[in-house]
Amino acid sequence: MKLSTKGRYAVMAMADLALSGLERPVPLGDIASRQEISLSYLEQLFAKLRRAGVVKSVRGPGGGYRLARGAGETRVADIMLAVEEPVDVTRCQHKPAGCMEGGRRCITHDLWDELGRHIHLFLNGVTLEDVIERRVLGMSTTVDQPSMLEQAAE
Amino acid sequence: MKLSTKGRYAVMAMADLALSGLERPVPLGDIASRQEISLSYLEQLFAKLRRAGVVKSVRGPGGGYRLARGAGETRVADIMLAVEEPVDVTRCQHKPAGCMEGGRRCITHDLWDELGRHIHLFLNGVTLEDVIERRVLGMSTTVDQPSMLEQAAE
DNA sequence: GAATATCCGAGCCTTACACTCAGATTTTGA
DNA sequence: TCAAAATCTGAGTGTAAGGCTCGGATATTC
Repeated sequence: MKLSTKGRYAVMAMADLALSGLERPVPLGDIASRQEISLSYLEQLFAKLRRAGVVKSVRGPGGGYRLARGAGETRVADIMLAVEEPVDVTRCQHKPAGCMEGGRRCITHDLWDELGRHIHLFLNGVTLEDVIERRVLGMSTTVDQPSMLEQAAE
Repeated sequence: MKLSTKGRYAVMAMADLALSGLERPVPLGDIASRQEISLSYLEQLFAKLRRAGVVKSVRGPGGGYRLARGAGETRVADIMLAVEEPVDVTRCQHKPAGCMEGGRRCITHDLWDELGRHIHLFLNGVTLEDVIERRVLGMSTTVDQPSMLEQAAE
C-alpha cells in the first residue's frame, strides 16, 4: 500500500463525512470548505471511493455522499486502498515470481512484503469510528491484532 | 518516515554490503553490478549513509565501504531515515502545534502520527542480520516489540 | 426550468525520484 | 613518482506522479 497525502486527504474527508453525515447526505462542497481541500480534487477522490463501495452518492439538490456502511464498519485500510495507486514497489512486484534473474527473490523482498502486510494490518484494525472518537493514540504499542476469524471474513 | 524505492535501494545495497563485506571494504562498483543499481546513484545514497554514521568509507585502491557497526546492530530504520527525505506529510507537520487554524489538531492527526510510529517500530525491530538471515517473514503477526529500555537507549 | 448537486475527462504545474556526467580528491602499489 | 582505483562532489536531466484547475455533462429537486 502506498502512503501519500492523497490517502490522507481521503481519510480526512471521510472522517468529516462520518461526523456530519448522520442525518442527510453531505455535499462535497461542505467538506471541501471545512477541510480546505479543492472541490474538484475531492470529486475525483470520492469517485474512487464510490467505485470501491465505501460511500454512496445521492444526486441532485439535497444530495451528496453518505457512508455505505457505518463508521464502525468502515476501515481506514479500505479508504486507502480505494484511493491510492495500486502499489508499484520497485522491480519486485511487476515480475511474476521473484524479482531477480533466475526467479530468485531479491534479498530484501520479504522485508517489504512484511512491511506492507504490517501497515495493512494496522490500518485494517482502525475504523472511522476509532478516528472520530480519538481512540487511535497508543494503538501501535498495544496492537490489537484482528482475530484469524475476522481476517478470513474479508 | 517516507517509503519509496530510494529507501529500498539503500537497504538492498546495505544487505549486499553486509553479506560480502565481512573481510575487506566493498567498492560500490561491486554492489552496483550485483544489485543492478547505477554507480553514481549509489554514491549519492552512500554519501548520506556515511554522514548518518551507518557506514564508514575507505578511500583509494582496495578501499570501499564497510558497516560502521555489525549487521546485528544496524537497524533498517536507521538506513531509511538516513536516505529518505525528512517526511513532508500534509500540512500537519510544518505548523508548530496543531494543523488547523486555532491550534487544533486535525481529526486524523493522531492516526498518521500513530502510523508513523508503527512503521518506525517495525523497521527499528529489524536488523540487517535479520534481513540476510531471512528471518523477517511472519514478523508482523508475532510482533516483537523492543523493550522500553532499548527504546530509551536510542 | 432553474438551481443544486454528482459525474467525467482533459490538461497543467511542480516536485521528487532515479539517473547521468564531469571532474576533484585520496590512497595504493608497481 | 605516477598511474590506477576508489571515494567524493555538484550540477544537471528526463520522466512520472501528485495535487489541482477547468469546462462541461448529467441527474434530481423544488
